[in-house]
Amino acid sequence: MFAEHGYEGASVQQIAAQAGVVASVVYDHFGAKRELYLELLRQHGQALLDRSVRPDPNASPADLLRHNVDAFYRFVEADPFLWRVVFRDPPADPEIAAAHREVHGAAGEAIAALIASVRPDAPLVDGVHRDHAAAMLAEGVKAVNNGLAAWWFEHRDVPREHVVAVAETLLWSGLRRVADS
Amino acid sequence: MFAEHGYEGASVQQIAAQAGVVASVVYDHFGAKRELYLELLRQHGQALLDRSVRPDPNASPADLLRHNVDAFYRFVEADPFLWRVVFRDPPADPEIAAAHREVHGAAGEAIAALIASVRPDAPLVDGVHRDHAAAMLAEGVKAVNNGLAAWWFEHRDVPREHVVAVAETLLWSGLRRVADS
DNA sequence: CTTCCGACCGAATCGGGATTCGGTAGCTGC
DNA sequence: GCAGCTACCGAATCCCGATTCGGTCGGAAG
Repeated sequence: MFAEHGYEGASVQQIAAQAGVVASVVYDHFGAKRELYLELLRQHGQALLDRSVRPDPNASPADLLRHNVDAFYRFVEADPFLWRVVFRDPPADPEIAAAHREVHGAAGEAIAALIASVRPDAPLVDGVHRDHAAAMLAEGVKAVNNGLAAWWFEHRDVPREHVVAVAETLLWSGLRRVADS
Repeated sequence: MFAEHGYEGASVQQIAAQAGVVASVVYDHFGAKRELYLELLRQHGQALLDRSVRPDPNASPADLLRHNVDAFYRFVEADPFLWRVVFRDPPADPEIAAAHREVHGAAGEAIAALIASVRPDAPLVDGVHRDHAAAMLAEGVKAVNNGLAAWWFEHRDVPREHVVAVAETLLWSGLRRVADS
């Protein structure tokens, strides 16, 4: 429900109905709608991070990317709603916004660390502060994966391998590879 | 208001207050909250598309990307809220969701056409249906730009040039360039 | 058999947000 | 000075969604 309609868009009644019970039952298990949402956000965020951002000191950068991208889309395929909850725009509620920042901050840092570890010495992007570059690249990776996952969600008939292939090509080689004859 | 708090998160009262008037005045100018939002979404979506997706038959692919990426971030810098409205997750309301799909569909197709025009003959990504590849690459470009814009929004002190540099590097050359010594 | 507990339900409360409507002040053109 | 339009306001309505509470039922434990 949250994945599909967002926090404000999903009413407690709908959520309860989906579970085959009545709204007040939700309050026998969770203090408030917010608690329920926070629980889901944290759990799913952690699961997503655990399964799709794994460092591997022995792998080449290319393999590292390949494995992590592949893992991400397997995860999305296994349960699209789970991913959607984590990547939705957060509601205005300050507490939820904070939790959202925390989850995404952790993911961003993990990815940034992975990227930065590949070249511990040289600048990542000419003229850009190293930490900023790492953070932005991580953000870009997250964004591409989220964007393609969203596209895939609307085109379920496309096999995972194709989505993974495009994600890898774009992230690893960029559009240059596409443009070159 | 919509940019900051989302459709459901921004109350008509808040919107009116921001304009220095009272809620009912909004209804003297717009039939409903939805109408106001649709107006903004369409206008801003169009403006964003017009200014940051320009084909140029004489430019090289690299220049094409550079120009369009640069234009996008200039646009975002000029008015961050405008971009945010367009890229926010749409609310549950079916009519708004449809308008949202329309705006993003048009942008996606324009970008996809730009990408596809570079190599009218060969496949874009091995083993992936051409149209799907173009659509996904376009989605990826949009996603990267949106993701970096969002990051930038939280780090206003970083100069536009740096963000543009990272966006260009990632989109054009991919992480391979970053990883290579 | 009785007690206790956990899951469930229905009705009621409560507040906030969208929307409506009748009314007012100022400016425009005559 | 007056009719008419425009932008504005305040109060009232209406509805829906979150949350509360007291009560029922079936099974587990003694």
